[in-house]
Amino acid sequence: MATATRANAAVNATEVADQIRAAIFAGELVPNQRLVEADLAEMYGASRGHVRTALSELTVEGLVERIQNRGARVRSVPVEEAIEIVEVRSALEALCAARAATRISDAEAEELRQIGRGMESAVEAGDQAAYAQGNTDLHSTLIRLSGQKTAAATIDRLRAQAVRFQYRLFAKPGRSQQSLPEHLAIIDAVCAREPEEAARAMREHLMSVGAAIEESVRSGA
Amino acid sequence: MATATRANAAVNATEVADQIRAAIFAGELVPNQRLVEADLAEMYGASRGHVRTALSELTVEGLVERIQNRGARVRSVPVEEAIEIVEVRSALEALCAARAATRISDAEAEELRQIGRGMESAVEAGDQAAYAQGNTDLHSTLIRLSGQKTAAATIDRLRAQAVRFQYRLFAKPGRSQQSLPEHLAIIDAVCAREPEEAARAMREHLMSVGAAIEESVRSGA
DNA sequence: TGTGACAAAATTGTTTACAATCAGTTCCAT
DNA sequence: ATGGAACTGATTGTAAACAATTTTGTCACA
Repeated sequence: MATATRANAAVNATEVADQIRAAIFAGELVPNQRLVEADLAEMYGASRGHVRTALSELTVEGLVERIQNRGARVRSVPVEEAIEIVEVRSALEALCAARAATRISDAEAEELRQIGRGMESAVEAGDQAAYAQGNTDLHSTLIRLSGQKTAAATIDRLRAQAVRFQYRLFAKPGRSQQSLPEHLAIIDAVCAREPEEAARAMREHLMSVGAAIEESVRSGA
Repeated sequence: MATATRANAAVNATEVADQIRAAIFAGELVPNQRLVEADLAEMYGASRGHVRTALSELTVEGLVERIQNRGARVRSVPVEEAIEIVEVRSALEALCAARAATRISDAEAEELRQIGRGMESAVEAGDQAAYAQGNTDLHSTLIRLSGQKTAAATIDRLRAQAVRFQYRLFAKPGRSQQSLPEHLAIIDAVCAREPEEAARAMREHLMSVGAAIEESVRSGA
């Protein structure tokens, strides 16, 4: 059980929201799970009022679903919506990649290439966790280098909603072999300061992610 | 003064949030204006508790800014952020235009062309309000035709944050003459079922909007 | 065994009262 | 005059009590 200790006790609504968000992100709270106010209050050491407003905020963020007099649940994002999310991320991360390509410094380019080398050796070694970490690093680094805070915030919010599907994907055999060259193409284009090509490579990569999600659902779950 | 009547009295937090959002959108509440909980409560016929949670929700949406113990204000979006917003909208509306081009029916195409004709005659007649309405119709119709609800919701949220700059733009002399051909190009591409070209035309149009905002700030305000 | 009515429990929704904090003002000592 | 300490009014933050609603459990009766 994920009981909160005194150390991470939440005193205000924002902190409660942060903790619940983190729990959903970590998979401790799963889709459709009921979120009983009294339980959350005790779990995070906050008053019920704070829990209530935290749930309101998370509802706006699209992580929680609320029904009048029937309480809150972790929202279950349907596959169709997950694919829409990837499509939107595709457009936004392509924008970020293009901007990164126009602003990147030599030192930052080296940083990117470093991540690329890490992902290559992870695939060689068959280290799935390392590859997943490299993937996260690459995307978040590009977003940071773009300097586009609005896009960054939007992507973050959408990613949080689609966590459930991220996990599934890395478990798929042969997935890293397919996506590695896509990732390297993005890195090459950004480091070569070619915004058009960087955007194209990013779009292509995320379209392949979307297709993989669609397929993994059609077959497996 | 915008005193709410019994007719539009708000009974729960969501309704209060809707009313405040509408007031910000309509310019009745301007950037940096203080939002005193007790005043809002009386104005909308709701309890202070409901106003409080409404303000929390609007803070998550980026429309309101809150400082601990100092209350809430209508958030003032700086120009740099407004330009970021246009950039993100550009990426998303380009996506929507492309999708619309792949899905549009003959009847819907005629609907689009109708909007285009309306905008042409509005420019000829020098009817600024009609042109602004046509602009809104065109963008929202394309978003609807795309069937991309996630993109639609994201664009909506961003647009609400940037209202202040929308108004300024239409007041600019000669602005409609410049943007009319851009709008018509988008319509042509979508009706011709050419997604690539539709996306390109939309990006070009919104880039010109971004440039106009930047310039209008640099010179005027 | 199943079904409906009723009662009890659990949970959410709302209001109110109170505590804490902040901005402005007065007033005193220097 | 000036700087600052203390006071005051306005406003926000918090919690607790109460009301309303839904869900669950029980029991009688067909």
